[in-house]
Formats: sequence, C-alpha cells, structure tokens
Amino acid sequence: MNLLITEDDPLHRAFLKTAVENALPECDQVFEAENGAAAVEIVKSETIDGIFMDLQMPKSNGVDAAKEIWRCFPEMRILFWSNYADEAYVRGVARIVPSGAVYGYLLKSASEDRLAFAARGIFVQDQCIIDREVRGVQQRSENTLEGLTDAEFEVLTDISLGMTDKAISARRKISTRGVQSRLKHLYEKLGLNRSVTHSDIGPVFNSRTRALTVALSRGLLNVDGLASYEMELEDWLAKK
Amino acid sequence: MNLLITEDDPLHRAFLKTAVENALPECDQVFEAENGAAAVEIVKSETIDGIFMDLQMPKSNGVDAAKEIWRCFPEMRILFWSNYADEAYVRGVARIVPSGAVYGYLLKSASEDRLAFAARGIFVQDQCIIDREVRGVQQRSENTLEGLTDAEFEVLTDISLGMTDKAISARRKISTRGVQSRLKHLYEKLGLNRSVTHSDIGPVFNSRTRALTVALSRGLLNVDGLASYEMELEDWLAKK
DNA sequence: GTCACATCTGCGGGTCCCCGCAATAGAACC
DNA sequence: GGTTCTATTGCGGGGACCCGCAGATGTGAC
Repeated sequence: MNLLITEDDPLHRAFLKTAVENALPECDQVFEAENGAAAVEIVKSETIDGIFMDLQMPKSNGVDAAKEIWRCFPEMRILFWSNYADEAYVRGVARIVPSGAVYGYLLKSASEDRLAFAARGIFVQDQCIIDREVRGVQQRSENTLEGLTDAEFEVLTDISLGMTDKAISARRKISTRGVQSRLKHLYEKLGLNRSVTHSDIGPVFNSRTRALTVALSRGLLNVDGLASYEMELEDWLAKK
Repeated sequence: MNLLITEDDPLHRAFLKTAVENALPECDQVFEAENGAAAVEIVKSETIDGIFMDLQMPKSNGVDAAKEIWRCFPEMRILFWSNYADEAYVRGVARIVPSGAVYGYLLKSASEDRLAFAARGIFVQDQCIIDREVRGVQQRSENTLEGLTDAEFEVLTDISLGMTDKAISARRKISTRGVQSRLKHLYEKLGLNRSVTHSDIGPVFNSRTRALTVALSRGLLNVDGLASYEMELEDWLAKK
C-alpha cells in the first residue's frame, strides 16, 4: 500500500509520517507533498492508495486539490486533517466528495490513538471516519433552522466577494428582488437584528458588511475559501 | 534566565523548547503556556526574562496577550513567532510595542539557525531582530504611496466590523463626509477602480464589501484581528 | 384536489452610500 | 507672511441597498 501525505508544515509532516508508519505496518511507501499542486502531480505519476490532506495550505488549498484528485480518481480514499472545524471547510469538503467515496475528517488536536484508529478505518477497512466535533458542525449546517440553506450560503459567498445585487442576480439567474430576499433571510439567520444594532445616533451596523464580519468570526467563511470563490467568479466573468 | 514559550500547537512547542535549550545553555528554566491568558498568569506569578509568543492562537491572540504583559512589564523582551507576515499582525505588533522595548518578529519558516541567532540577539544582547520579510512589510506599510495611512487603516477596521458611515463619524469624531473622503482614498489604494469592475450589466462590485475582500486576501486584515477590534468597539459602544 | 410551506417576483419608498465640486483649515517649508 | 500640500467639510445628485406588502410559482403531504 502506498500513501501520500500532503502537509505544508515540515514538523507536522514528519510527525504524521512516523505516526503512519507505526499505525499501518502494511504500508509500503509514504510519499510527501508540501502543497496541493504537488499532491496532484504525485497522484498522477505514482500509484497511490490513500491520502492525508491538510486543508490549510498557502496557495492551492486542500479542498481544491482534493476536487481535482477526485475528478480523476473518484474512489480515492482521502483523510482530511485540519486545524479547525470551520463550517467553511466542512461545507467545502461535503460539496466535492463523490457519492460512495471513502473519506475522513480529523482535527489536528486529535490524539495519536485517534489518528491511528481513523487511518486504519479509512485506508484498511474502507470506512468513513468523521471527527465527532466536525460531525456536530455538519449536522448543525444541515439543520434548516440555525443552518443556512444552499441558496443563502451561495448569496453569502457572492457578497463576500464584493458583488452587487445586480451582478448576483445575473450570475444566479434570479431577479434582484430575489437576491434581496435571500439576503434578508441570511441576515436573520446570522442574527443581525438580534444584537445591539442601534444607539442614540441610529443604526450602528450596515447589514451587508456586518454579515461578513459575523460569518467570518463564526467560521462560516474563511480567507482560504475566498480565494477559491474568487476563481469561480473570474471564470463566470470571462465567459459572460 | 527563565524563558516562557507561548504556543498552542504541542508539536511546535516541543520543537521550540529543544531548540531553545540548544541555543541558550545559560537558560535555567523554560515555562510553557498554550494560550495568551495562561501566559499572562505565568508572567505575573514567576520571574520571566523573555517570551516566545505565537501570534495565531485560538482565543486570546498573541497581540492582546503581549499588550497586557507590556502594560505590567514594559521592558519585557518578546520574540513574536508567526506563520505569516500579514500586515495585520505587523501593524498590530507595531502598535503596542512600548518605546525602548526589545522585541523580535520571526517567521515559523525560518531555519533553526536563524531561530537560534534571533533568540541570542534578543534575550542575551538586548537587540531587536526583525525577519527580513517582515521588515519588508513594515517598510511597505510606512510608505505613503502604496501603504495605508493610519486614518485609512482606521476606517478600514471600522467597515470591517460592519459599521455605518454615521457610526464611524461619531466614533472617530469627524463628519460623515470626512468618513466618505477617507473611504474614497482607501478604495483608491486598494485598487478597486483599477480592476475589471464593469461588465455589460454595469458595475460588478460594491466598493465597501469589495474593499474587505481585497484587504483580507492581501493580509491587511485577518480574522484574529477582527475579534480584537470588535472588543474595542464594544468598549466604545458601552461608554457611549 | 388542496392545503401548507417555502421561494421568488414586482412595486414603492425610505435610507445609506459613493462621489464630483468648491471652499476651508492646518502643517511644513522657504 | 506666502506657498504648497494634504485632510476635512458642506452641498447636491445619482445610484445602490433594505424592506414591507401582496401576488405568483413550485413542492410535498395527506
């Protein structure tokens, strides 16, 4: 069995390598990549059976790399390995995992035991292993009450790029009034009207920008994700 | 000599500890803290001569902890130790370092040699050691042409919190027109009018939110910083 | 079928934001 | 004092955004 470790931090990479060698003695060879692009190359040139994938990496984050890898090898087993259980990452991963693929999501704070267990589960027994904490975020985001619907999340990413209502309506093929309607629901779910938004000088917050602040601090969005969304937007602008 | 290592990641903490023991044999004791609040406590209860301070930590980031420590011990020597040379961090540190204090700023990508050199420079010879890359960011931000003035940066933090023009004008004690004037300069420096902002359906971007996207992706702002700014804003709202 | 529920749409008006223009105030320098 | 440069202010207008209301459309349950 050949595994690939994709992780930019050399310290974590070394730790992961020895941990893997201990947990999976049946593993023949461990490849290493320090960013997403390098990982894609290795997967294409070598025969790889499973991947450890860091999500936070400078340039070419883990989600984009995994997307490209799954596009070529839909049954590749990938264990995501992240500092945070940010909803942006969880959603990002959930959006690209092919149906039937085996994958896992583990936090870096997990003990070495948990890491070994998850690795065996995924790479040997073909089982999906999702960290409990991550699972919590996943369920919360599926819950329509406090979670965002896909439409609301979509409009959130659009305003996070700085798009105008009119541009969003063109991109998503709904009326501008429809955009505003989605925004209104988004603002409600983010609790923009619940917090102290008024003082003696009138409203303190601008909903549109305040929504971004709240979404960022709650981990609904993150800066890595913005770069990906930006690229999608450029594609759309180009063919428009 | 007693040193304190403040770093949330156990792997990095252990690495730093052995590196310090090698580089500074005259060091008697090495304390460890895994977040900013714990660091402040240790500094107050033990006699500490110098601190390694990680900037990215979940809850209570390094800048706030250093601020509190320097408030009590203005001559404390602190070596900041960060993943990124984000302008937000560089500015954040520069804003709180007391005049005459000895400090350093090193990137985590630095080699162990550089780390040892910086540690000896700061804790033994009382010299400020700033990573070349960080120094570059510092100078760029001091350059009025491509860097932001303090006024522009201030208004950027305010809109990043989602404040309205009127609220900003009350907080900063200038007219709303003054706020808009600062914003206009900010937009120019961020290059919002240079990029492709128009298409056949009219303007694609809303300046206010687009400014946030650009500032975040350039590292002028970061999410850790938002939390600090938010607290300052709450203080102001409370006493208003 | 129809009832309930969610989503999208058009209209209208109130507010906020962006900005050009011109005048003013202050700082730095000769 | 005079000059120049930068930051701020007031005015005014055009556009973008937020939202309540009412009507249309679509979907799933019974």
